[in-house]
Amino acid sequence: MANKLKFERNEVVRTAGQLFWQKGFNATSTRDLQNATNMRPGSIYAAFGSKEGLYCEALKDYAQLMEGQLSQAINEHNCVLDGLASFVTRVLIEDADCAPSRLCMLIKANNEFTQNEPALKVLSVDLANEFEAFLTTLFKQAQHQNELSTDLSALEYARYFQIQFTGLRSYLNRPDTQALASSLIDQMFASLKQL
Amino acid sequence: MANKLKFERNEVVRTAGQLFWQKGFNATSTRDLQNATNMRPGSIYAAFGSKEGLYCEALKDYAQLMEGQLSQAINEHNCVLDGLASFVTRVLIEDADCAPSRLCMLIKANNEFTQNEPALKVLSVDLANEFEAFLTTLFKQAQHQNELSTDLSALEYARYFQIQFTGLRSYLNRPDTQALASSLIDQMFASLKQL
DNA sequence: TTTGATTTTGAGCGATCGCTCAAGTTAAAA
DNA sequence: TTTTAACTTGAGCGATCGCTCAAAATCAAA
Repeated sequence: MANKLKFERNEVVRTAGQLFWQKGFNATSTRDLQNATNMRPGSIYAAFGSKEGLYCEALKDYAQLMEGQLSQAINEHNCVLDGLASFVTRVLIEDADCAPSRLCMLIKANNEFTQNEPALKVLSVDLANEFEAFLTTLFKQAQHQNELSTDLSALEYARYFQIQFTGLRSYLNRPDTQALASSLIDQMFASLKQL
Repeated sequence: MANKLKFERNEVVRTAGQLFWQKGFNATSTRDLQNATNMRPGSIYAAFGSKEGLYCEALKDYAQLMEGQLSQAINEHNCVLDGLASFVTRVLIEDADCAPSRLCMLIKANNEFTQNEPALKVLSVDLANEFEAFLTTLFKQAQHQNELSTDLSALEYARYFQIQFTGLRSYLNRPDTQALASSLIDQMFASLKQL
């Protein structure tokens, strides 16, 4: 009894997420989303409740995807730092051309939202903290495997990694900087190891 | 012959700039600007032409202000690196609480605008490149004074500084991170010196 | 083949957007 | 004092915003 859904929820979330990632939350209109997903407003609102609801789901999907890619990169390498470098290379070189932005969608969210959009601000902060916690476990593992000193805590390494990664992504977001990507990634890991 | 302007142009630009810096271009409405500047739409449009025109002037004002503060910090110290550290400390600690955002307004602009707003994108990129050029002259000076090695070019130092600074500002934009500012700034300059 | 719960559709709502301009106000020049 | 160019005012324009909902379409169960 009933009519079946005519769309694949995950696919819609992914498509909407690409738009949000590229243009930001405010600059993406519901008409943009309707065109990109080929859905009528009624269907979107029945499925996601609001533009904000769809955005939340897209942001969570992005965070999960990134954690998945990072996990995969770690598992494919014997040492943690190689896995991290592989992940960074994938994000900033291999997948860079088909991504909607050089910037991390989570960081873009953190930058865009203020106290005026409390729910979205809190969500983006929570997801960023969750990612930081994941990174911290990885750096703890790196220290156990003697890849890094224990002069700094794993959390301090995780903070430094995020600062470098975020700054690098912001820099590579500028026009005509792609050729610098490889050597700047090398520089990032070299400086990490000497901390 | 005529009526005099009832507002101080620089003051209006500064006030509008604070709003734009905090909320971003898209999320700042012309009504917000009217309230903040206590001007009626007609006066704003007579003076600046458009919301975009006002934003451009505010962004240029911001860039000029930052270059001025950096110049001042450099002049007040014998060595360039001390001047840079003083500037970073001012931005991220001393002036942090009264600033509209921990993020650099130029970087926020770079993050927000896409090819859909070509004029604003180009302006923000140009201003960022101008700032990079200024930093490069400073690092050249630092090398001449034997504060830094010449293994890297001055431009490479400038790039690294921007990456670190941007990443750090993004990190300190997260809630409850202010206590970390001082030691992260130290870490930033320590890693810069051993490049 | 009905029935009926579920989903899709799209016209269009009220709100807000960036912005305009005719009318009013101001003050220097005549 | 009168004139007049410059500036301010604010009602409100057309466009677009996020979103709603009655009607049509759809399909599993009866």
